[in-house]
Amino acid sequence: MTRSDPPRSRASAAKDSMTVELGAVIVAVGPDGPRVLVRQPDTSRPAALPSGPLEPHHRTLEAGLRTWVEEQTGYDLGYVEQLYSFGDANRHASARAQPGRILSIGYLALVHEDKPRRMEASEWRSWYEFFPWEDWREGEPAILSAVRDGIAGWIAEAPRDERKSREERARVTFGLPGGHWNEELVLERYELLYEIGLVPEAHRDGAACWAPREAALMDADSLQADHRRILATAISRLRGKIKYRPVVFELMPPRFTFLDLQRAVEALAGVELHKANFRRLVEHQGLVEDTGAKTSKTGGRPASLFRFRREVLLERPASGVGLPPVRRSAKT
Amino acid sequence: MTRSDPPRSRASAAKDSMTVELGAVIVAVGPDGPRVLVRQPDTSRPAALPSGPLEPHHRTLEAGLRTWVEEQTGYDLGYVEQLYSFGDANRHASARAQPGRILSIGYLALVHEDKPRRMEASEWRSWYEFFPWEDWREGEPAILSAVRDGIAGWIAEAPRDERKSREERARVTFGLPGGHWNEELVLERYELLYEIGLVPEAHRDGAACWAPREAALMDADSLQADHRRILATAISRLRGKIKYRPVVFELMPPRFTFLDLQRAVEALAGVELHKANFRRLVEHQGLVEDTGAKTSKTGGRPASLFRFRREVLLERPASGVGLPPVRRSAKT
DNA sequence: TCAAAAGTGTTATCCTTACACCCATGT
DNA sequence: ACATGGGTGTAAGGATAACACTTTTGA
Repeated sequence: MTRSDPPRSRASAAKDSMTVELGAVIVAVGPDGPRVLVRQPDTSRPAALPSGPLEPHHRTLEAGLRTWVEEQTGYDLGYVEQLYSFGDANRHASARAQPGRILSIGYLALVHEDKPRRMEASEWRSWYEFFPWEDWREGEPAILSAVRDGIAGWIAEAPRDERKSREERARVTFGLPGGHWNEELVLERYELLYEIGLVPEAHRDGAACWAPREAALMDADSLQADHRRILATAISRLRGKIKYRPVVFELMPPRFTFLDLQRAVEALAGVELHKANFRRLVEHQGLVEDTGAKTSKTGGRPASLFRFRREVLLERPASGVGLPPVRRSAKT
Repeated sequence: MTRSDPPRSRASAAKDSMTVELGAVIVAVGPDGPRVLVRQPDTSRPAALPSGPLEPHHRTLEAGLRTWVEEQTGYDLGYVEQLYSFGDANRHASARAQPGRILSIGYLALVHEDKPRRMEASEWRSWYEFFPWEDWREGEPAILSAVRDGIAGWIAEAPRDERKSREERARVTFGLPGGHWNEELVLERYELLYEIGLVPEAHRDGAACWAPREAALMDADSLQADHRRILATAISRLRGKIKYRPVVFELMPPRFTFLDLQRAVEALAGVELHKANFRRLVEHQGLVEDTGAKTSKTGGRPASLFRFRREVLLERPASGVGLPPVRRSAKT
């Protein structure tokens, strides 16, 4: 973007050094659930997402990201999508420590866990290690009672005029008390916990928190800088997107059973789904086709193996729900 | 984002100067349709979106954007949302001309057209001036036949093996020939026209185009740099979002009739809607409440004036469609 | 034979779409 | 009277959610 004004305060901006950091949330789904790739080359420091600075020779932002990921993890990424750009001057401790300004651009990448790779210092971790309250596949997660208590305290100590809005926010994000759990609100939940101070990095960053450091859930500073926030953004985006775009298939092997597919969606969404209806939903949308082959590794009756119909990526770029159209013939 | 690796090629990145440009697509809806605010302080150059560089004293990216917009247009923005970060090294002519690298971050802002403002060098323009093929409110837009011809030529001259995929792409984006018009694909359509060379800025940027410069639709280089692409991104996002979040109301006056609301949605989506069903859809979702007042300025029977129920912003942060859940009681 | 998973049928309910119609006002 | 827009009724068709049931394998 180029301004057309006479330059005014541009000089000060140019002098200030600026680094753009490209970071990737690389997601795969294994038999045990959703996994993210994190790096910890130096065990004295918390783990981090694969990332590196944008350099002059990178033709595009995405190309720069792919280069860093290739170098650090050996992955040649397939599906990649930009998530968000974060640039608050004081958003976390390590950003403040650096001279100049750091802008970070987060990306979401979907891969098959089993592709060839070079993984020095990298490992797959369940994303629910970082967000244990997000996994409702086996009912309400255990940690939620602690979360609930923390939030209840925050509400109880609210000044009179803020009480209602705090209650409302808790009800919407965490479905408390009479609300419904909305699995897409991962980021909103994280941000609430951060603000209250129930998450250790809020204290590390020196944010003004209601809760004391000791009240924070989970022991360690699990991810560097604002990487947990970026991960939350990625999960929110992915949970939203699986509902209207066939992105799950980027995470599936070439052939899979219906239950494999269902388990993958459940892993991402963090909720259990109704088997028969899930099957019909997918069938009905024409997303898969039968390969004819069967597998009997499932423990019960052998299951048909399906493959993704790549054509639908062209057929239905967005299913589009919502507005009642008035169909009119073209005016010619 | 901070890398935990030993610094390797970081030095080269730090030395290179980097500018972050913040740009805003400011949208309003007037009686005649959707409008964007553009600036043209220097009439010898094409118009541009309000924008300016990120400066050290800007605490957050959004704060920087608000400051620039306030200064350039007098608007104190309400609803603001980050769209996308663009950083291709060679994406447009003016970026290549500058020393160092320019990264631009686009934002979408929704305002009421009638708010107090200071508009030197700024003016409201219908966004369909920049995308005339996107307005289907009165049936198929006239310019589409020219677009169709251009695309047909591009398909006809395709090498054998690329023919099918070009046809498919035209069918999906422009609904040709047996396809359906999907109003959300504004960006995809713009990118196709850019690649083919049917849009003048493709030639200005020196992109490798199929079509000769003379074949480009629309005479002028209507917006600076990649601002037309950013505008396309904004329209796509907004057209998608009105379907699942109550964002239209950011564009409405405090009180409005149902037809006002319908006209606003139609203006954004670029299609006509079914009156009775639109009404019931909105009513049923509890988005509005009757103020009791009526207006007889409508030409026919007086219409009730409604107001947006601000509460729903809390009640339904996302309506959530798609996955068949299995409802289970908490395991306690 | 039984557990485990695959896969089908059926129904009540709700939402979407389309069409038809009446109502209240200004000219 | 009639044009213009406001507003309601209703019925067909489709999608959703819930429940029950049959089928096919391995142990």
